[in-house]
Amino acid sequence: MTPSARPTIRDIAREAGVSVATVSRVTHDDPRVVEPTKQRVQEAIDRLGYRPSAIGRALSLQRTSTLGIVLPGLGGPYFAQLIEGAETVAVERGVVINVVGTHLRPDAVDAVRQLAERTDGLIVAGGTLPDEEVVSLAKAGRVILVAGEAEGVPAIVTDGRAAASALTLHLIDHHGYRRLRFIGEPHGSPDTAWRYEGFRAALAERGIEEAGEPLRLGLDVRSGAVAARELHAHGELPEALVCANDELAIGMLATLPGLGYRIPADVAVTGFDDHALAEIASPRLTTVHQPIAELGARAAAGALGEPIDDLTTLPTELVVRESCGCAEEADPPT
Amino acid sequence: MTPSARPTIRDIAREAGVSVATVSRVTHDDPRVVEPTKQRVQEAIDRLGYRPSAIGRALSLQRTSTLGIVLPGLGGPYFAQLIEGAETVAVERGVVINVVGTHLRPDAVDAVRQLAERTDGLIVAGGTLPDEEVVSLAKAGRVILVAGEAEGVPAIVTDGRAAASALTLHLIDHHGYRRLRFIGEPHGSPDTAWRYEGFRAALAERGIEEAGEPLRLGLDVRSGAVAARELHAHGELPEALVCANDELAIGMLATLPGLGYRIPADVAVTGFDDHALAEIASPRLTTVHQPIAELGARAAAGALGEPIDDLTTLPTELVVRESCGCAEEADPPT
DNA sequence: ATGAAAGCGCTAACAA
DNA sequence: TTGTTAGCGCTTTCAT
Repeated sequence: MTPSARPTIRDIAREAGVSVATVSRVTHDDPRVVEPTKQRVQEAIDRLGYRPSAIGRALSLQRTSTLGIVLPGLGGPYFAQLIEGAETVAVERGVVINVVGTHLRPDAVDAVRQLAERTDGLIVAGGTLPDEEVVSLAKAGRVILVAGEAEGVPAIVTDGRAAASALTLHLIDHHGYRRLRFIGEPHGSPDTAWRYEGFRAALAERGIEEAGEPLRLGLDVRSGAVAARELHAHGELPEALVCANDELAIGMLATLPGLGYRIPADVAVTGFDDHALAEIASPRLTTVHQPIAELGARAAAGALGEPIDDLTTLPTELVVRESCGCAEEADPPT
Repeated sequence: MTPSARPTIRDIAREAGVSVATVSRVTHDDPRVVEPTKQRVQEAIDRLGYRPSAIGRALSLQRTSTLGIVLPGLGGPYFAQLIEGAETVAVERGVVINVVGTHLRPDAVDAVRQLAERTDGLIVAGGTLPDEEVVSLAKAGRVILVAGEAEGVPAIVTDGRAAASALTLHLIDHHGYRRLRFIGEPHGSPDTAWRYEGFRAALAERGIEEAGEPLRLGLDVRSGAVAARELHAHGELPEALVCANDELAIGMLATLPGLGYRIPADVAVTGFDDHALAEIASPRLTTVHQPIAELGARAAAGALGEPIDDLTTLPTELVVRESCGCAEEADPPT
């Protein structure tokens, strides 16, 4: 950002007839500067439009007051919430946040390395980088893994496995479904993998077989729509569709009715995350609530130097609404 | 990022028995370094795990290879797409992107100033910062305004006014609606303001009055749900609801049916942006398609130094689907 | 082909 | 209270 040759601290010093140290002190409200001098310097600053270079400062201080966040992409409310959570603690500490999305960058690793150079700490979402890269990053600086795991890197997660299992058990035990299928790509991210594991564990516990392979798709609404069409094209639907996240489920909710299926009468659908739409979709979506902002906040604190356990697990909550087949509740208050 | 004392260029020089200049050359593949030397240096680099400091480099080079993007928040697909667009051109040029959201930062202006210090250029979304701040930022560096306007700052926009007007005219002329109401806060962002203007202009052109004040709400799905309830609580609905964006419209689509209204039979609903859900919602949403990624790409190019006009206007396209009352089309191919 | 040294903008220890 | 100065890590002439 240097088009119109920005004044440096030396320009101000000269202009105000003081030393650079004094200018530096003024920009930091150092009380040792006497009022008249301060005034003079401030005027010079205003006159020349001086603003200290963050880079010069960072180099000298050996810290940047910046927190980096590495996400797969910026789409989706999950990550927006994560960032919000991180932001609350960043603001408290006068730290700014820099986000990079890796999904559409062929040079993701490079981009992240660059980011790491310019930040005091890094939050890395699971599944965005190769494990060894995360480890190597962690070796060189403070990094916290969110919804992921890597050797020796402090991580903060929710127990998606347990949550998915509880959800699936609800479907089996409460509703009596026997034919259930998972929607999502287990290899896509650790989060999804855990959810799939929980799903399978629940089936195994009840001695039930999966009604088909997981439908390996993305995690967005459109993929949900695609999945619905695919299911429809291949004939009979299972009794319950356990989606890896809410967006997938919402895509189904939006598509299945048009294909002639009633939800949950013909097929139950569940999500994961408790998206803002989950509550107002129709039918209202049964899902798992996660403290995503809290995840972000804790990760930020850790990345900024607060002591943190090797593994922090935050609680989730099963949110039973209508799409699983549970009775419709009273309308929410207006 | 400096916990485990990172090696500097000097450490490598010493280790390899060469000068720092040579190390610098090696890290840049300078062909002047003879192979054996190069080898020796590379080994030292690998052995010590050296990686050049981006900050040191930035200070020396007076550029950061970083592009900053200032958005209200990271929520919503609109901004995700904008970033994607910018990312494509950033990747081409070996530039990394840093995003900051201003909405939940009380210290937004500071955060952005900080960001500006560390970037070679800035993309600022309209409505994120006070005009005078944008102008002052632009004075000190390259900034491109997206979906906004400010004195002397190159901007890139779509003609939301014209698009909203065309959309409204479709509602009036094609469907014969006379009672139309705008949903959204015109003062929230320039974009919304332009859309509202277009809406009013269309009504004025046909000599029709607004069926009530704009419903001043946010731009998210939840606000759409709230708006629906509010409308319902206050009695009769207008014939058509023109929403400031798709998310608002989707919130209505998800809520109105539960309140007993059929769309579009009882009330037509339109959106803006052509969200991924617009096409799969039911009924499918009539909206305005915008080249958002293109907006981002152009802005990035401009912010990175490519010559750009003072005002670039990108075309929009009216996408007529079902929610306005137009006949249902054939099902899209599976 | 390689090295010495100045300098990028700032901070902070030390002097005065 | 203010100034001098030595870095922070890197790049880049200019010598050699």
